[in-house]
Amino acid sequence: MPPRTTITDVARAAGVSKATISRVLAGQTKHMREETRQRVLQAIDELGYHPSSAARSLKSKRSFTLGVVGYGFEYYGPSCTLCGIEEEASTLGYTILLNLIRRPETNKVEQLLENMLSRYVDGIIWAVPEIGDNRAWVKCRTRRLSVPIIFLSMEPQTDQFVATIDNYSGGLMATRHLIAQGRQNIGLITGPLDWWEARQRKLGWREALESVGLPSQDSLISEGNWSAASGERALNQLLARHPEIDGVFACNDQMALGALKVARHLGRQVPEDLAIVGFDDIPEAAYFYPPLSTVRQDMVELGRRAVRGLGKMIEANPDGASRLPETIV
Amino acid sequence: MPPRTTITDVARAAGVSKATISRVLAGQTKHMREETRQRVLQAIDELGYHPSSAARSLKSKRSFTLGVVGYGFEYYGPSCTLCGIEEEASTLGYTILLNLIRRPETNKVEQLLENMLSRYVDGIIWAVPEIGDNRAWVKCRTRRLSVPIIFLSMEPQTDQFVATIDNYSGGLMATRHLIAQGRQNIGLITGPLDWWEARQRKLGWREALESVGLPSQDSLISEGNWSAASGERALNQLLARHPEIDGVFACNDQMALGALKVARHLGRQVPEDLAIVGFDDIPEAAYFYPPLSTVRQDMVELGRRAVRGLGKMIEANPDGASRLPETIV
DNA sequence: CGCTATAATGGTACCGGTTTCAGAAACCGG
DNA sequence: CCGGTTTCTGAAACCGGTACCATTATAGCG
Repeated sequence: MPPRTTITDVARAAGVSKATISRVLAGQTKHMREETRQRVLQAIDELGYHPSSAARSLKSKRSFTLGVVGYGFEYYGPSCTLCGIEEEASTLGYTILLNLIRRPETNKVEQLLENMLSRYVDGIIWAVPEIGDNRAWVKCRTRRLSVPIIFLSMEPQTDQFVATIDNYSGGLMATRHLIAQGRQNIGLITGPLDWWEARQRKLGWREALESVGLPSQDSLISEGNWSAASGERALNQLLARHPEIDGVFACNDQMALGALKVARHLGRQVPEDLAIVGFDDIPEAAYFYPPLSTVRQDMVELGRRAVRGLGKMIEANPDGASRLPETIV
Repeated sequence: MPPRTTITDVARAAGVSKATISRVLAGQTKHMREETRQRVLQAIDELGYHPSSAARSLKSKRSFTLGVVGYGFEYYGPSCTLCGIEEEASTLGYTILLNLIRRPETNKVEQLLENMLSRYVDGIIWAVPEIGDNRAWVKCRTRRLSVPIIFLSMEPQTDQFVATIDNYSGGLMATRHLIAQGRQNIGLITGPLDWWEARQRKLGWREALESVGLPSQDSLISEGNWSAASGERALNQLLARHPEIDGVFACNDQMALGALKVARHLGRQVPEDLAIVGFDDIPEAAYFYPPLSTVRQDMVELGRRAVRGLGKMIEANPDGASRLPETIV
């Protein structure tokens, strides 16, 4: 295994200087004879040369790498988002550096950030649900951060970029769908309420009900943890409290699936006796029994949007640290 | 935003040379006065210094980064594998560089590999299903590759490292489960047969049937594409050809879900009239109606195992390109 | 035709680490 | 008290690019 071909090898082969090679690589066509350019390109090709991005980022403080910090990627929604992120990043010429967090409440956050920064990531996508105070950490670390960072699915704040689907409207739509069917007592199976997304969907539910004068007290709400099992528990609880419930909005499709099971067991016809609406539109939803109504979420597009936003922020301030020497004495 | 703290800053602060700092960073305790070491550590801490891994990889040709090339990460199995990969990589001190392929039959493979190599990845995990001839590409590019590479879920070959779950045994188990229930006519809803994994599961199905003398001709097989919709089509087709079928092995849970729907529509009782077994054990399987029997696959552990294997290969040949100067004239 | 504006290219310092080599300091037995 | 080790530490080259500045060739123009 021969040592890497370097820019110097190419320079020698083409009979020009390193500087010229570098210019060709940078795509300069100005200030360069076309013939020279061709010669260099040919040498590059013949030698199978590919520049070392380590050397490149060392000097230029850019790596064409985006750091992604994520959570829950074994689930459908986040996975789709990741795919969207990677897709858009790839078309924009970036590669993804991935860091997964397994317990969002812990903060090995600091380490993570340092790891990404030491690798000169050009930007960071923070795709961890805002739970408890973990936002504070990032925020504080972030303030003096030299790279742009974009948060996914968090409560927007003035000085931070956030990309999110419209959970509030989603909740609104889901609930209105039930109302339109003439349901009078509509329960809510919410996600963990320390997730901002769950709180937003809940708000949508409440708003939809209040605006038409239907009941929306807290006893109509049961909190799950996104899993089918928790959806099962939640609906059991709700029906025990309010046997009159004739409609339920489950804040994701898995919990809705759990709810469907309860309905079957209790012999309630869906949707005649009890209508259930989910959220996310996982591909399996249409095959549940009975088939599930759900609110479609384009999680892939969310990922793409986040990257596009981040790309703009990066371009806006292209040269990371290199700036006028401030001549501080 | 002040420029990064560099090793030189630390050296100045601690009143020693860069070399000494580097030694402390490398964890040398020999050949170093404990007092000096402490002084350096303190300076590092006070300045909040973190070494630049770009500079590091430039010199050392290592990056503590693993390249992962993947496909289909919006689905459950691959997602879990990715989580396993990241988890183990993280405990071993590596970070993941992610590249997703959207169409496994195309080969922008070359670009991908070059991208990863130019970033000095220490190893590569190839998690793209072996479809058609795309293996040949990687193989050929890989032969003279300077970094170890491990393939996921591919047909093992003598000179290549492969990590995979035992699809054959899985297929065997699933089918035997049906046989044990006294089923006499067992169909197969297979995945795309250009996937090695699908072929293996199919082999397991056939072997199980042949070993007890049950029919296993090709007309008992219908090919899906892993989706619930395709499972639906497949079972319709099978039952049209063989109304006597009383058991079906669907090669993943989504296709099994599609099959469940068909059974319901045709009024066949599951599992009395028609038993269905899936594969993967996605978390929702237990909530399907009727609940699905399935073969559990530990995809997370698969990812972990792959990384552990890769780690060993890396350690076995720690210094990538740096070796005795061969004094070739 | 001489002189400047401009194009094309080369020389080289630098990014921030690691590592080799060599020198200084400390130690030790005779 | 001295030569020889053994420890500890520093100087400097190097990794492979980028980019500034210098230099030379070419062109334009009065």
